[in-house]
Amino acid sequence: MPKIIDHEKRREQIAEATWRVIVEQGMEGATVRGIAKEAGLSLGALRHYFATQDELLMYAMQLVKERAIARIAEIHANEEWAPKEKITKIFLELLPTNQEKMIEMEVWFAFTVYFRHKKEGFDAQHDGIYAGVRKLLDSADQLNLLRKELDKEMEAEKLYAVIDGLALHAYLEPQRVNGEWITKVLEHHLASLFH
Amino acid sequence: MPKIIDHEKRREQIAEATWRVIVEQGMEGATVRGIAKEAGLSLGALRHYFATQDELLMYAMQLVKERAIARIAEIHANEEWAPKEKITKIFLELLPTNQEKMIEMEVWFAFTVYFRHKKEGFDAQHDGIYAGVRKLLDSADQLNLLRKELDKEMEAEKLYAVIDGLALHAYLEPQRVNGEWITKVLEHHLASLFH
DNA sequence: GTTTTTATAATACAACTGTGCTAACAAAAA
DNA sequence: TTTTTGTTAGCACAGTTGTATTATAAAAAC
Repeated sequence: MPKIIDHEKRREQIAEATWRVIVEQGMEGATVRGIAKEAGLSLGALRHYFATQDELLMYAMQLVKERAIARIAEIHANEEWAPKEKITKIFLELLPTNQEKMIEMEVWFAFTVYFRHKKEGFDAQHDGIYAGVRKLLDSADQLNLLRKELDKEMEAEKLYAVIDGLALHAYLEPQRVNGEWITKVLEHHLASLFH
Repeated sequence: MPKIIDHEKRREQIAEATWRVIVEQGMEGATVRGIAKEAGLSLGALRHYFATQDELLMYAMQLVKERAIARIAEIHANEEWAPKEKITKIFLELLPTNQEKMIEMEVWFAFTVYFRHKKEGFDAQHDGIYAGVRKLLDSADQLNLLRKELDKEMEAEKLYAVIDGLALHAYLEPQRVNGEWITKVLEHHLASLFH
């Protein structure tokens, strides 16, 4: 064999190159040739790690999701924060408050719109986020952190909407809706739920 | 001359055919040939009304915006409603509560992601919506409809986020987040602002 | 050193893209 | 009827796409 290559690591490098192409040129630039060039590989080399373009894009999208889940799990596992603080941090993790998350969101958006008409039942990926928000709000209630008069189903939906609405606006108007501002807005909203 | 054709009307028909193609196949299906077929025209005929694909797509996107603005202006001009009622109706008009608006949102999303890396300063289109929300909230305040302790800048941003967050979730999870539900959620939120 | 196996590179090909061009067509005007 | 002109259809062309195929290089195994 030639230089032994860690296949999984190489696939992640290619996926990250795919992200960069999408951020800079959009989905139209995410051709196998464009991605290969960004990754510094030839067409044949790229094809050695991903048999088809579809497989590559699916992998690149899945990796976005895994990275985000891993970050949230890390916060969840940390025991040094008070419950209210930890819950706040998790919700804030869903907002694009830094460049890394901004890139992930941009890529996630592009993939979502792209795969919507290509894979059936693809958007089933998002049910999980609402369920997570609902669960976290429930756990906050069990810890007696929430104001009692709240309609929990309604507030879960509103909180979920505020989070993704802020994310969408950060995507559309990054100069006005920046990281500090959306942090402040979300914290203000959470303060209206806690007592 | 042959049968005189109303060019502007024909262009609108073609734009609507473009919408249908995008709803069914996404931006990847919005080729000049695909649109011509959906519109029931030949390639040459299509090219007679739009010299380039870019011109066609820009026109189709602009038409989405114009239709939405026209609907809101119509509500605004109607004098039979009380101020609070009218303001509520306008905000509700921004949500995809029926099939027509659902289609417009789907198309608007596809165009937004598509043009983002093709036209500079394109997303400047959205500054207008936030400004409108802010303005409408200010007018509500001048009519003494709002609770006094509210941080108006903050609440404008939150309301704007709730609206677009709900719209996004209706796009992603149409079965769970349907028209009736998002109407209820937005009305609940507005009730928390009014007194 | 020879063989085997893996990685990379280069080329080829069929399909599809946007757009240019030209001839035919149809109906109003002369 | 003839002319004129807006309208339409069809083909051609160059460029790009995803993917298949083949050849080459290099490290490991024997």
